[in-house]
Amino acid sequence: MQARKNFNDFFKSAFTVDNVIFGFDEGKLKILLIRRNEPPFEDFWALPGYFVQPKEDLEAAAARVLREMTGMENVYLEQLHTFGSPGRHNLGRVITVAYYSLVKIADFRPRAAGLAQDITWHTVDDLEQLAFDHEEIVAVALDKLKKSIRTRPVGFELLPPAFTLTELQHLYEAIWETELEKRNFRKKILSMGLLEDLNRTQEGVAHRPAKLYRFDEAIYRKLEESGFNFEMKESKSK
Amino acid sequence: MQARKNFNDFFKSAFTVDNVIFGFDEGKLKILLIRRNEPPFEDFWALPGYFVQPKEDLEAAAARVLREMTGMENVYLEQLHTFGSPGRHNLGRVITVAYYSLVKIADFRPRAAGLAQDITWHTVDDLEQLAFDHEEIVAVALDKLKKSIRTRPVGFELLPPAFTLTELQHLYEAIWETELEKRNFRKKILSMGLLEDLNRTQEGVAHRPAKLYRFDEAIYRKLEESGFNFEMKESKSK
DNA sequence: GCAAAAGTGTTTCATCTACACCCATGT
DNA sequence: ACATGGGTGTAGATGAAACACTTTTGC
Repeated sequence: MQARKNFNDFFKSAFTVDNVIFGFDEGKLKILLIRRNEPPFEDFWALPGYFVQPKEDLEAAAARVLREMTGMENVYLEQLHTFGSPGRHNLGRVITVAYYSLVKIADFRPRAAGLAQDITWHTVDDLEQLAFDHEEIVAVALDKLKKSIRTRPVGFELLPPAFTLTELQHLYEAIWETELEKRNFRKKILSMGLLEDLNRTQEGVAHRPAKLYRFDEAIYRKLEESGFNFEMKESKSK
Repeated sequence: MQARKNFNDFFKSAFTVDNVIFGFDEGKLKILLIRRNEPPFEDFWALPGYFVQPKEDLEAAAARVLREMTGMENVYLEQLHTFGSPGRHNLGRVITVAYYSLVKIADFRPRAAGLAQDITWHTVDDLEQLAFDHEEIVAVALDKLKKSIRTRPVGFELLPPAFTLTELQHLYEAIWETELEKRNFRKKILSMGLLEDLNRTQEGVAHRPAKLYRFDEAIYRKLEESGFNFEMKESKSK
């Protein structure tokens, strides 16, 4: 470590938060992007984010950005990774703490934050070039999401409060980019006892209507305390 | 989002890296702490860390701190979490990016960074009060380590290049704070085919000497590419 | 020959995998 | 009546859990 410096030299950085906001719709995994209307990267799509206010907690900043962009509150939000290459921003040293969020896409009402920016959902498998290092951030978020739905019951955050087993299966298939075997998937998820049968069915579908379920978080918390581990497998072997 | 501000207002933060450096010795999991010799938290034990230099990458900063404190290079180092409560540092807004590191404790040669500070290993199960929010950081690191050794072959980073199966088992037991069944543990780990039998044995022990193994990273990488998932279980049932 | 840890096999049980047909509804 | 997805059971394979005794070395 070099000799003691004037500490003030270190107080010349800025922090931002960037959110990877996942949604699920039409059988596809999506993320919410905003089109920048100012340099740098003007007209590029980017992750919603902003500077962290001087007395603001990091997670609060992420929640604020999410609220301002989508009108949503109390949604699943978790810190992902921090990106801080010296050259990642042209205004100076800007480090971004990336968060990822899982939202029910039907609840979304865009509010483009006073800036009248485009803000729309994009399917993750055909993203164009994004601003800054946001492609890398999205890649890390996708990776984390794949692992996360395997070991924690967070997939439900992307579905409406009442969902069918097939919808849930399609969600796993979309995120893992694989196909799952219907009977085994159902047996596995039902055997955990985390889904409550709502005794209601789909309406208006041109085939046998499916039963609706909800995820019972209270049961999950209890099981978790007594050592239960949520776990889904990708299988469908080779 | 509020009206556009002078962006300069945001460039008044500093960031640091802090390292949770894990080692394993005498059957116990340890972390490396430094005793502070200046305020704030003078005389408290703290995680090794320092300000990130203006043009330095985050991971490079973490590696630098590690090298300066321990003389070690090329060791396992991974980003953990970023801590940024507004009140966590008295000099101003300081956000810390925490890393965790797994090292072979025998390689350690302390170099107290010109500051002649105490730097010693502490067993993790009886830590006194630490400086700043470092207790929280250690708790998060421990949690991550527990999960990490379950699904990735990183435990070997804490052992010498040649180790016995019993040492490996004790490592898992120390981190998970549980006991494992010897025969099942051995069958499980050997069945993965990641350990190379070195055809050497312990010397100077007052009992039957154990065989020495090494972890074969090349094989692991190959298996991983073809879809293999490392996984150890805590079991020993209830 | 005794102490101390190393090393090893089998049975039981639970879970995972693969697989094909009937059911309920809308049109 | 037909098209569409919903819904179910079983046999076989695999992996996990439980459990006790023999072996090798130093002293």
